Amino acid sequence: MTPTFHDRAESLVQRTGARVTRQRIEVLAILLSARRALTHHEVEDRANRSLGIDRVTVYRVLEWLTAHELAHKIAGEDRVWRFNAAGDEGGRSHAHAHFKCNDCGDVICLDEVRAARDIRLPSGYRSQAVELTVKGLCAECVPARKHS
Amino acid sequence: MTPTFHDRAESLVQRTGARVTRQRIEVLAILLSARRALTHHEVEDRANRSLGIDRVTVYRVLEWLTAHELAHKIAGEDRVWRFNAAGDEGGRSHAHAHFKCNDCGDVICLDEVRAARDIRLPSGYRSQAVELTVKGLCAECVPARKHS
DNA sequence: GGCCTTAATGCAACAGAGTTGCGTGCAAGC
DNA sequence: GCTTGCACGCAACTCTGTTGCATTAAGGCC
Ligand SMILES: [Mn+2]
Ligand SMILES: [Mn+2]
Ligand SMILES: [Zn+2]
Ligand SMILES: [Zn+2]
Repeated sequence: MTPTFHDRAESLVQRTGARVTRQRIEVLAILLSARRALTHHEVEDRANRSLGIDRVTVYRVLEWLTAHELAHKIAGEDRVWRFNAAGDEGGRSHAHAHFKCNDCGDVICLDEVRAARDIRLPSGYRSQAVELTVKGLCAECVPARKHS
Repeated sequence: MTPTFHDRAESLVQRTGARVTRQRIEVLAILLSARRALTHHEVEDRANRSLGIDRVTVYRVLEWLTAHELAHKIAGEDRVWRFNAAGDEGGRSHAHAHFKCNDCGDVICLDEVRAARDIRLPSGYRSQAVELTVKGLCAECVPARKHS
């Protein structure tokens, strides 16, 4: 939400060649400023409170950002999409792994971890992408062990 | 749905020590007879049409089967759970990978494929499970290439 | 077999995430 | 500035799954 994120967002939206709207800039800035993947609800909270952006618009903008590879979305077990601004990898396919905390639900990208691509499939099957998700406890949710 | 599946289902339910109900047997038999993971809707269709089992009961039975490790469930991108009878691996943790067809949505277990467990996480993070999903096209959905 | 206890079922109402339809507004091209 | 059509806002909707509660039936006991 600092000017920096807003400016980066604006230039990224401009680069697509499509319409540069306040809503697209703002939602992308929110994603850029987050260090973890945000649910629609979290984005809406911030976008609606500060700028009155409608929840349906948030859904549509998130989808638009994903389609234009300015963001990517992650399916969770809680049946909620989480969105992350695309990293500096630019538009390249979303090939990295993810971590999801079993306690607080936070999701982060493990940008350096890639899934093996050479997986044996039944005959006739064709692989297009491999998704790897590590589940566990994030640093905040790991119980303290200092005095145990 | 053949007697064999029904009988196997009945003995598996009995083995848990909990109540052996028609609904539990029938739903498990349906899962056992399927070669791919079934959505709640698919199970309900078969269970409701043939035996009039209520949809809420189907939800509860599927959850119960999962809790007792007679089935396991897979989260999909379409916000729909898919259920599979647990393989002969018995109650052992659901450690294998899955394949999901991007075209028809079918999900199958890749029983022999396991995800690497030694993944580097940010400091303080703890891993509890690793999920691996291959996406692509199943044999039925791969476009025919014979005459190309 | 019949009785009792309690877990499981059936039904209706509810909840949350996401979608659709349509009238209005505003970005961008001229 | 004026026009055009994409995007927005709002309301109504769909779909998957959940909860509350009265009723049924599994299984232990005699
Ligand atoms: Mn990611
Ligand atoms: Mn499986
Ligand atoms: Zn956490
Ligand atoms: Zn397929």
